[in-house]
Amino acid sequence: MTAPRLLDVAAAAGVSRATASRVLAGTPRNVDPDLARRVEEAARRLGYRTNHSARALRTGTTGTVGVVVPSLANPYFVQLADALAQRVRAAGGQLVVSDAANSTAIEAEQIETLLSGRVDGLLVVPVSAAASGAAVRAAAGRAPVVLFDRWAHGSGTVAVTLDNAAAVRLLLDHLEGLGRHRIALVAADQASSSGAERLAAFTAARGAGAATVLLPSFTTDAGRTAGRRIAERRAEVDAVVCGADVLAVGLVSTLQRSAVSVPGEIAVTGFDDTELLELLDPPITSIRHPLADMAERALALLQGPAADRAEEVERFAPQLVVRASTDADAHA
Amino acid sequence: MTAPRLLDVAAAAGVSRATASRVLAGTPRNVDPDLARRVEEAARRLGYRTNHSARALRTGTTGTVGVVVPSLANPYFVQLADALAQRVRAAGGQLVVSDAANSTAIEAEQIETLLSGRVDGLLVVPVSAAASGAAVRAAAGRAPVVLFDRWAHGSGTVAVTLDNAAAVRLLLDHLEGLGRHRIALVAADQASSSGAERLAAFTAARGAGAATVLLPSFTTDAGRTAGRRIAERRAEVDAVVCGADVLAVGLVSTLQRSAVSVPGEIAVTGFDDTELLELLDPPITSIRHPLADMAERALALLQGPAADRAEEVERFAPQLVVRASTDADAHA
DNA sequence: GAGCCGTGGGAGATCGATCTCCCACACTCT
DNA sequence: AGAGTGTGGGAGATCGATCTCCCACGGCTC
Repeated sequence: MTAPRLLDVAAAAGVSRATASRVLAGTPRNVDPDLARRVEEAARRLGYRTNHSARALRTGTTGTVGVVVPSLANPYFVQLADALAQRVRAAGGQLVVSDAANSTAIEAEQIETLLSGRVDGLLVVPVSAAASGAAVRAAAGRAPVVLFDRWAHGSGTVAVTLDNAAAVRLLLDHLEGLGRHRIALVAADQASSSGAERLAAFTAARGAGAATVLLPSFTTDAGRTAGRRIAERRAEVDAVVCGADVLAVGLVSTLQRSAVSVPGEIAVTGFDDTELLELLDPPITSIRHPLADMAERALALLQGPAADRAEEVERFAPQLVVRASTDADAHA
Repeated sequence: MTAPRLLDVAAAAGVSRATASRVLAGTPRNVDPDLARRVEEAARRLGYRTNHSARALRTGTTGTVGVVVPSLANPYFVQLADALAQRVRAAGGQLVVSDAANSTAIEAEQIETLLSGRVDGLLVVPVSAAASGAAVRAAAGRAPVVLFDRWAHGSGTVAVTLDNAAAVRLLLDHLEGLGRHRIALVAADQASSSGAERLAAFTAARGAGAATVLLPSFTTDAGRTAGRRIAERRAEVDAVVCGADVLAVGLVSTLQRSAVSVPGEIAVTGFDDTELLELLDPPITSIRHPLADMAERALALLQGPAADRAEEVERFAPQLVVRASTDADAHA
């Protein structure tokens, strides 16, 4: 009933543990093809699986990459984790996803757990630009760590992110090109670098007096709150830029409830290009992150030399996806 | 630069490895309080963390529970994973979540990976009632496995699920109590036990000739397709029961696009009580799973004797959550 | 045919923690 | 005082794999 060990396989194949290991672990050393076949055969027959702990202990490597995201309740982070999982899997590894439940305390705990020898490297989407840095810095001293999608102050490590400022400019240019000039921003989660950067870019482009609605978190509920405020000010606004898709969805549904036409009276844009956007009528214009490229780069940094991981922010170019919430003639 | 080992802590504290281990691992054996303090102190000063692989190898236990869900893109499974994570964490363990991307092949691979000594026990929400059984059975021979939310044929292990038939009856009774009698079902993913049970219960209650729309998968896109079909038949239908929230959301948004009033003309119910439901106007009536209780029971089974894990299905009572999509007077 | 070299198999050390003994010491009881 | 008992520390074995040698063997050269 106990699981078969390498020793058992070796005995069954009539070889030593060393030979069995060479065959099964794929060590780059020649083994007699006949012996190899016998080992493979024995392993299959006994249902042998390498003991992960033993291998990890001996080799000091786990073949696993971890990622800590702020919250899986936000579909954008699910999408992000998925992009990473695909790349990791393609490289023959395994991705472990941890949810920080939007709490820096839980985030620190998850980082700690993953780092006690469970992963070879760690990606972190920090909950907070200010408060996540310490835990990340501590982690980065013990294993390769790369920040993803967001950065954190004092993290001591590199971040692979979107160029949020460019994204905001893309949206504003698009809206202005459509003749919308009374643009408001619905921003959330300024504690995160992405939230803060989007707000900063908007303010930089539109002036400090520009209309903004600030919300604590990236949730659809926050989006509904924003919707009510915008509906009250409908006369002053002809477009709303939302800092996240989940906000946009809540906002649009609330606006429609208040009989505000979208995009007729107010155009709306989202951010992150999640599947949620297709849910409503009209579908919502948004910003697509080049997640595949970002994932590839982040994993390369993780495996590369530590010197490349100095604290620094790499920004990837966003892509505008136009849908009917801004341009009624746009095709889905 | 290399991580401190227990040996280093012991040396720094002037004790043997055994004593250091007793202090740090919390072995139930008395240690001189003074020595204990010195060990704690040394561990803190050196930044010592137990090497997870070494401990797992020696003790044969990892403190980790795994769960494989069909897809994190469905918010219900995120919610489910979250309920499990809370219970596991409360018990001092860690939950690892794997996404099967709705593929039985990837599901089998994820089960395999987690089981090679990475987890003490495994929960599986099987992708398919027919095709997932084999992989689960194989897994169940090697470690404690419990199915969650869905069962699978020939899995050889116990399943902790919702009483889907009771849930469908709750919905039908509710609708009929409101005077709705021309009820259609939008069912998806009959390959899963939950999809199949919901369809079967509906057919049992309403007769084989009852109106049904069958869809391949639990997605909002499928919900939109269903919406178009229902809109065409609007004259024959005054209520629609959806087999999942994601379907209901897509359906309602499509119906509204076709100027069908909800619930005026057609009442709609969802299934799973996810946050999505609050997104639309009207919010959607749904079925709430007792996830906390189910999680507790599943984890107890995982830790309990293997004998309790004979192939069998345990069903938990659903709860009806009435919202405005069926009863316009209902409060949110 | 003796020495060399290349090839491939095996014995034993090793990774870092925990567990199983055994032993020293102090204390109690007769 | 000597034996018995209990407490707590330490040396060494152990978990299961991989890695580092070393060695045997066969073929080759001169």
